[in-house]
Amino acid sequence: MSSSTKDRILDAAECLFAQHGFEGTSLRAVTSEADVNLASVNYHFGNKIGLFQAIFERRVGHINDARLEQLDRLQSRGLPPSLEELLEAFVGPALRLTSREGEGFESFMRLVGRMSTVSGQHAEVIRDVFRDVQERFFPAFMQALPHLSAPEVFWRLHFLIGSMCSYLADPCRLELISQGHCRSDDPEESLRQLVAFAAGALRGPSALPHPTTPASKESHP
Amino acid sequence: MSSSTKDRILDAAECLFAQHGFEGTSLRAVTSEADVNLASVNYHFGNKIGLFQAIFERRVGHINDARLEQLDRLQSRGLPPSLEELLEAFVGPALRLTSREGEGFESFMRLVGRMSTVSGQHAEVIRDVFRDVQERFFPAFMQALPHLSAPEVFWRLHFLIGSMCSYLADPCRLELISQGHCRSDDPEESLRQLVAFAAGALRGPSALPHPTTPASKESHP
DNA sequence: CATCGGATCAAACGGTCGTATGAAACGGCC
DNA sequence: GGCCGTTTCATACGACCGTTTGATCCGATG
Repeated sequence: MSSSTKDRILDAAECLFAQHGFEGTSLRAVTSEADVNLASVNYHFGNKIGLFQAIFERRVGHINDARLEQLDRLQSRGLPPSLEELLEAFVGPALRLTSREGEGFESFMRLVGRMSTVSGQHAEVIRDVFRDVQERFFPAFMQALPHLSAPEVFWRLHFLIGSMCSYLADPCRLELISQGHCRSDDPEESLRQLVAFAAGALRGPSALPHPTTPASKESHP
Repeated sequence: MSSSTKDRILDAAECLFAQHGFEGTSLRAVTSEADVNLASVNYHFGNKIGLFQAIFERRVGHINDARLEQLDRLQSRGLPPSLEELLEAFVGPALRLTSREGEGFESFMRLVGRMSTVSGQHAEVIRDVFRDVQERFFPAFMQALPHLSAPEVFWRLHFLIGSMCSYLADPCRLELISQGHCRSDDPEESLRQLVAFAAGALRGPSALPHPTTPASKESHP
């Protein structure tokens, strides 16, 4: 047997969840793809959402560790990290592990991207799992972007995560809509494009020169 | 009767699809919410995916018309439109109609954002529906960004759409992760932040000085 | 060998799903 | 009133859903 039942279920499930979504994937499809008995899912993971959670627990450590390790390395030097270095540490592992760890990780990242737009309990699972990364990176970005206020940094990081997740959700879509102008099979090229995009986005001037009273005007012109 | 059966189904469906996704929403939930008979869906829309398509056909005309009309106005002047003007015309209607046309449109935009990360036939429905807008805006962006190659403009517009859709999918998430630092109830503020983000992102320097050949074949300083 | 606990199995449970059907209600028109 | 096309209705169909059950396998332990 090449791998354990548990792992085969996880592999099949993360692939199918990424393709068809959580509700769009039946446990029968998972166990059939994994070539295990239907009841194994409930035996090993309790229920369907337990399986969903286990998928994240298996993968998310690697990517978060890689991010934080890279951030540690940057911060252990004397001078504060540059914006590009921070971006590399934040989005690099997400894009690179995709190709280094085999197609399993690719499916997982597609799943992350896909689940980034849902709400409800699935969204909470994901938010919880990335919370500590966010809390470590946010102050670092704040320091690297002294021209932006805290809310503005939040806004832009939020948009940045949206860009990244949209790309992760389906890297091939760019090839489609660009009618072949863009290739998406090279993670280094993707990373370069995303970092360039994000660096410009974060470095751009503040949207409000003087963020005074938020509710100043009530008039309708 | 306040509105037709057809419209009541569409209203309920776009709200529920936005909340729970396509597979996560049953036709029984839709017809129950709309207070109509279950069989009405199949009578008026053929089947479930026909209903999905009808949701888009009802709304997407408004937003695309608003975008193209704004683009026409910009292009009918003598000088070519600025980057900020283009961005306003592209993302403005998507964000603004949300609040002007009532909560129906807000649900619809959430649905668009949510569906932006799926693949399969639903994705095709959405791509088809936004294709002409893309084909009108892309050359305009190309002209406004002479420092970028065509593939790079594709990359960045793709990332930009990801940012926008991520925001549309759940405007409240930003409030959550920023722990109240950011408000998401003012579409004008959101638009300002998104345009500032996107303008910086698109104006940023090219990622590759010579992006024509992907491999290291041809070096040309 | 016997035993025992974890792992796997086929089979079934009660529900819910999307869809189909045929009858009833409705409204304009002769 | 009588007719007819459109819309609404209650109901049913077969399929599939997530979950549970109890029997069976199997390797480690004594």
